[in-house]
Amino acid sequence: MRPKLEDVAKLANVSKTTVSRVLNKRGYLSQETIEKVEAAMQELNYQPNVVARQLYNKKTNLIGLIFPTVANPFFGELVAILENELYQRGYKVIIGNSMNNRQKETDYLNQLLNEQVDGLIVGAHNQGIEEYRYEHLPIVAIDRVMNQDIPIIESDNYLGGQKATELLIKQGAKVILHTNGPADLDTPAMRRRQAYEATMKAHGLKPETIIVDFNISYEEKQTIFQRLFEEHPTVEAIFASNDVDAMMIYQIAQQKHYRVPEDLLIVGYDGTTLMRTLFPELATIVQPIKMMALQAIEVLEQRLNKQPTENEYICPVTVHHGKTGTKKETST
Amino acid sequence: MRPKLEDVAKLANVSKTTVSRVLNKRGYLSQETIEKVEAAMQELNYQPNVVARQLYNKKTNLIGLIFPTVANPFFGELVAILENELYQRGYKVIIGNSMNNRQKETDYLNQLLNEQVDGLIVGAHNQGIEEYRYEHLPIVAIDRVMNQDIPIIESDNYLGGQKATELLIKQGAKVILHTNGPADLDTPAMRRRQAYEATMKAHGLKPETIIVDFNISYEEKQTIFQRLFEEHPTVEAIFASNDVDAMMIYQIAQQKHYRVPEDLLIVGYDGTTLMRTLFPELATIVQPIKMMALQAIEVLEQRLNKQPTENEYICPVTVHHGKTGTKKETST
DNA sequence: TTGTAAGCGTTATCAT
DNA sequence: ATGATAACGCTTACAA
Repeated sequence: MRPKLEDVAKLANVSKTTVSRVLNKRGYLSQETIEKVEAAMQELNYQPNVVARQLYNKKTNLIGLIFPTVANPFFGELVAILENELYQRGYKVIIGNSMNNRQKETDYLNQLLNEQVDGLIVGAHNQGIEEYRYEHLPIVAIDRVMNQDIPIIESDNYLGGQKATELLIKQGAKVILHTNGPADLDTPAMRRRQAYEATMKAHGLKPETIIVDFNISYEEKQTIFQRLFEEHPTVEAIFASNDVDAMMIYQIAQQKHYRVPEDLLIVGYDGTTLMRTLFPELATIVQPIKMMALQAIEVLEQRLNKQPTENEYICPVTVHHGKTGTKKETST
Repeated sequence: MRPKLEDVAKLANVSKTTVSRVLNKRGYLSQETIEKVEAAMQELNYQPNVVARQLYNKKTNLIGLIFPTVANPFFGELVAILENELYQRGYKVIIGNSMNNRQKETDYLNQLLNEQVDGLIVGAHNQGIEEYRYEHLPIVAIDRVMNQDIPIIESDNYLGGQKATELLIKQGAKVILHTNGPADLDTPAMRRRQAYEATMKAHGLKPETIIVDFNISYEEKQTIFQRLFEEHPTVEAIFASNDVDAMMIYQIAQQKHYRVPEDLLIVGYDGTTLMRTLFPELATIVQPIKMMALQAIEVLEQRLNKQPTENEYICPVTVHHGKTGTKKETST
């Protein structure tokens, strides 16, 4: 059995209160008592029980992170930064990979809010879960609309979509496709699509968005992208809604003997450190992941302290130029 | 304020015990009481407090996962699978990205074991932390030696290293370099190096291992790989200890106008789904991530149930052939 | 079938 | 400077 406060108290011949005081360095204590108690703790190898503290304090120092899956580089990097920064602020994190499973997301939301975590950072792609009343709870969303009361952190998706599209148009492409998730999802990522379509129209071009569900396997995605080329033999450029899709398209294009960038231009979205390191040739729109993580934490702490917050925080995107997005030495 | 059991009890005109029984569907209850209590719960929107239950039950249904960083695709995929499988078994996970920080790893180990988690799956790269006595605790290690008492799950690192090296030798390469972590780390991954060196010697070739610390930034790694080419101008092939390094080497080789595979062969290690999807050309040794995850969970559950376990579980590796590792149509 | 009371391991209030 | 006691919210003997 693990020793408890009482065991230490007995061994040191003092009360539980005194041991607790030594443990938390609170109140008046004689040097003698401190040493006596510390010796007893040493001897028993005493470690305080975290759960008991959580119950009394009504605070767990745990933050829940709910995202589609850390197997995706964007969420992997985001979660890694969140964990790191939260750790420095005294929090540990519970993660839930909600992907493909709305029931799982709902379960996480409910479970974790039963005093199991102090707050929640949510970025899952599933549909709104408005049947629950999360008003004034310490939740922030990343790239995800939950409900009116929950602040949302996002990159400048509209500008990003516009920049990507303009980049391709400037290279002289006319038949430019875009991949994105189902339109009924009310995610900020949908603004990339809106920007793409608006920008195309502004240049007298016909937008065409290919729907790719987030929650399908790589194999199914491959099938969709194969078909994309078959159904659009005249395609000259593709703006993919994320870098993984962009790279998959790139691979398939090569199998089909398209030359990139001569025959086909590709621009992605996300610009994780990993992708820019592994494949710097991929032109992409870079989301400022660290800034978004820090912003999310800052806003979450405001909510935890019951301070007012904005509804929306938009972080700037940048363009990573790579040869998949540039035909010649065109300037931007 | 959140309602508690007592509030429900009062509203329903029963005792706390009865409410608890309804909640947990235990003991004898009249249908009438059940309905009365459930109505009261509904009305108050009652949700049981998880922490209070944890304290009483001395069980948190939480498993700690300590790995270098989920930003790395291998650990990202591993953690994603672990989380998913553990969730199905009724557990949630606390993750700690220990990378670069031994103090942080120690802190996680201590904190989490104070009844905060029921068990731990550890795969961090830091040095042994043997000053702690973790005997018979519900911990399992993945690809990591902790101490004699802790079971370890790993892929067949020796065979993997051997296969990678033989593959390169078969292609006719003589000057074959290997990258790996510092040798003083007692990780199973070091067996890849041992296999590489033994295989080289068995073929009368001179092994040369380049040390790359796990915990450095991509920029620093790039510098090391740049220097690798400068110091070994006659290099014909490289066996990198992971796919990210392999891809970085590939990029640098291209900048330096090596042709891959004609001038330079590259074989990596890990073979995550992500890398095989994004860059199928990369030859690599595939670790069976899912099998390792399932094995780790199975062994952890044995420890949780105080059943005996083996000390070591070795999972088979496979070769992913890609054009970075094959000069012509040589068979393997 | 239901209720009373003790206990899970801490912390804090209020005495002394 | 230290101790007795209640409280955090739940579960379970044991009683009734």
